Amino acid sequence: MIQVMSATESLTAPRLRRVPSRLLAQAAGQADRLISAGLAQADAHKWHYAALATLHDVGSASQADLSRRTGIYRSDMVALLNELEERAYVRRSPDPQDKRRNIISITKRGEQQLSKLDKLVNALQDELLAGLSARDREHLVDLLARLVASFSAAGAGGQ
Amino acid sequence: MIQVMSATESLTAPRLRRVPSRLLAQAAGQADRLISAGLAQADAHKWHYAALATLHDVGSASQADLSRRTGIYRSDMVALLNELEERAYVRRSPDPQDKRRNIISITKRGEQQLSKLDKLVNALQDELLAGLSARDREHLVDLLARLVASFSAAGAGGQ
DNA sequence: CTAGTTTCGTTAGTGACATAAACGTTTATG
DNA sequence: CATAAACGTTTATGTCACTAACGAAACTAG
Repeated sequence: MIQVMSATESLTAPRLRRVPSRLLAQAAGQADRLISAGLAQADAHKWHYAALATLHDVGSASQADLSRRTGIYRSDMVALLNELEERAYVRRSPDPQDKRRNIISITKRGEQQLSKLDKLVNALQDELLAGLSARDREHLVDLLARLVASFSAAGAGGQ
Repeated sequence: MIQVMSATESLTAPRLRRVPSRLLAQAAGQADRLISAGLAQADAHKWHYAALATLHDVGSASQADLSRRTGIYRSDMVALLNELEERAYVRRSPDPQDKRRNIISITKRGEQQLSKLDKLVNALQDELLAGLSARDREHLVDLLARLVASFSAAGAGGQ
């Protein structure tokens, strides 16, 4: 999934043109490229944003906690937090109650960066959805949220 | 993009929960896993379906043509067609008009497999969208199609 | 006709990402 | 107290989208 090369999209076989999973893949790909490129110009990644936003909303959390909340794997969280710590956006301190845990908290600089990223991400979402009216955007978000929710509820959901 | 692990999705920071690009990534990931798993049980891949469907709709095409129409890279088309040829779903014959080209055409067996995959893919899409009403499904597809279209029209489009 | 550019099929490789495996440490649980 | 589970971490795997390069053939221009 994720294909660009879409200048020639009009040649797509009609049978494929409205397949939901295909449309989702295409849209997600475009979105990802757009957001990633935009965030790169602020020396950031989507994960940086996800982690900082989560930390802001929650206050502080262990790495495993953050992992669950953001959907970023425990294994990748290590490197991500290294980067954020390097830039002094977060602090890692050992949890006195549980010596296995690190307590991750967001710093002042991290908050600043977050509000910068917040604006940037919002602008990028606007750019992404530029072709849709405000009402349509809301509707789309709504449908997607319901799709995601219904899906994790039923089926192969996360056991 | 593409994260599972979503049993814990309810823990997601509210700020992230309705970010369009994130929802798209999640939905696309779920869709991809579902479709891939389903097609795997028929010894197939999404590309197999895309290629066969395109061939059926177009009749026959060169590899480069197929590549443009499906969005599968020229480089990857080689292996894909090897697989399809192995299973006798398609035929590769040299183009007498242009010795660089292969003319790819779908075989009887390919057509049979296609209609099998067609049913399977449709069923899988239904499963994917199980949480949405018929009207909502249509609406979602519509919005996604418009999003994809508007996006390739504007911005960093093809070339 | 010749020289340069483009297209075709093909091979090989890169980089990002999701995900698994395994490990030592520490904390719960039976 | 023994066994299981959770934590942070390192290392590895497989899948994709995507690039680079190549020889062969085909257009395009001078």
